[in-house]
Amino acid sequence: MATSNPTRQRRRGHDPESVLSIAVGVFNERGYDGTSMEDLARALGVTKSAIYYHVPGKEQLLGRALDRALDGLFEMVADERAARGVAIDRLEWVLRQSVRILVDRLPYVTLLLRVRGNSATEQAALERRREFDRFVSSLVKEAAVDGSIRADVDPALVTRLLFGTVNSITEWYQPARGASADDLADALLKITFNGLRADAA
Amino acid sequence: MATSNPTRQRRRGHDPESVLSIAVGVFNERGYDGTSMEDLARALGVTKSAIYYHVPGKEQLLGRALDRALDGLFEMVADERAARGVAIDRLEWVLRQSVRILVDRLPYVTLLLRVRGNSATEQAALERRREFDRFVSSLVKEAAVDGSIRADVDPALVTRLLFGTVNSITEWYQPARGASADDLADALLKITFNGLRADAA
DNA sequence: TTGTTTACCGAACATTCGGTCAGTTGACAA
DNA sequence: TTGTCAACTGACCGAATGTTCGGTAAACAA
Repeated sequence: MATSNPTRQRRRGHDPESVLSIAVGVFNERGYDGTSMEDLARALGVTKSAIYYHVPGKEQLLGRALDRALDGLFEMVADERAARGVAIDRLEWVLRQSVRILVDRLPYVTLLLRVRGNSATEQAALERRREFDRFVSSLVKEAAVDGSIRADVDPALVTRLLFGTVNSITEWYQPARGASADDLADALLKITFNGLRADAA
Repeated sequence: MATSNPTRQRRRGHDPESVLSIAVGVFNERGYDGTSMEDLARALGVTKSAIYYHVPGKEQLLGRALDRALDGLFEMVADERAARGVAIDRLEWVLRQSVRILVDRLPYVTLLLRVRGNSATEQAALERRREFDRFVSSLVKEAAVDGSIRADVDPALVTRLLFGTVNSITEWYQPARGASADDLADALLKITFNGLRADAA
C-alpha cells in the first residue's frame, strides 16, 4: 500500500513544471533570444537532449510561460469587481490586482513585458496583452468622463503612464527582500492617485 | 575648385552613422540578440559583408548606441541646475530633462533600457546606468528629508516608481504622431507630483 | 589613360543553434 | 531474477550565426 502510494517520494528528476520555472528564470536573466538550450540544460543540471523528454521545444516553453501571465490578467478582467461599481473604484481594484498578479507570477509577467513579436507565439501573446490594455484604457476613460480623475491629461496618456509605472516593478522587485504585494500596491496608489507632494492628503 | 569641395554631393552609400541609426532601429524591433547581421543587411539594402566596411562588428554597434544614451544622461547630471537649488526643484528639472533626452534620443535610450548584461559591453552600460540611478536616488532622498515630498513612502521606492514611469515612455512613444517632449513632461509631472485625482490642485 | 580610393559583393569560415535518436541507467514490480 | 519504464546521455544533424577575405565596379585624381 505504502509503496504504491502515488504521492510517495519520487525518483529525483525534473518534470515539465520544474523545467518551465527554471527556464523562465534563465530567460529573464539573459533574454529569450539570448538563451540557448545549452544554457537551459546547464541551469537544469542535465544535458540538452534531456529537456526534450519533458517539453516539446524552446518556443513552446515560451508560450506556456506567457500564458501563465496572461491567464492571470484575464481572470481578473472576468471578475465582477472589475465590471460593477464606480469607475475609479474599479480602476483602483484593477491596479491592486495587477500588482498582486505581477508579484505572484513575477517571472512570467516579466517575460511577457519583454516580448516584441518575433514569432507567432510572441505575436499571439502581444495580441492578448493589447486586449487587456484596451480594457484598462476604457476604465480610465470612464473615470475621466465621470469627473473622478483629472481632466487636463489625455486618458490614453494616463493609462500608459499608469501601467508603465505598474509594469516597471518587474525591473527591480525581489520577493525575498522587499515589500509585499499589498505594501507595494498601497505605495503605488498613494503616489499615482494623490501625488508625491508632501501637502497631499 | 568646385570638384574638390569636401561638402559636395557624396556618392550614394552608407557611413558609420547611417549604419548605426538603422541598426538601432532594427535592434529595438527584434531585440539585440534576436537581430542577425543578415537582418541588418536587409534593412540597410546591402549584403552582410558590407556592414563590416563601416563598423567593426555587431557588439561595437551596440556599444556605440548605448553610449549615445548614457552620454546624454551624464551631461545632464553635470549641469549646475542638477546641483544647485532646492531638492524638489532639482528633481523636477532632472525629470523634465530625462523626458527630453528620452524623446531626443528615443531609440538609443530604448535600447539601453533593455540591456541585461549579457556581454562586457552590456555590463559596462549597466554600471553607468546604475551610477545615474544613484544620483537620482540621492536627489529624492534629499527632497524627502527636507519635507517637500511625502514621508510615508520609502524614497528608494519613490525613485524606482518615478523612473519606472519615465522609462516606460519608450514602450509606446512615437515622435511623429504624439505629444512633444515638453507636453509629455508636463503631463508626467502633473500626475506624479499632484496625483490623478480630480480634486488635486 | 592610368592609378587610387570608396563602397560594396559573393563565397567561405568556424562556431553555435535548436532539435533528433538510438541507446543506457537505475528504481521498481512481479 | 527478470522485465518494465521513466529519465536521461552522447553522438549527431542541417541550418543559421558573426566574421573574414579576395575580388570588383564605379567614381574620382593625375
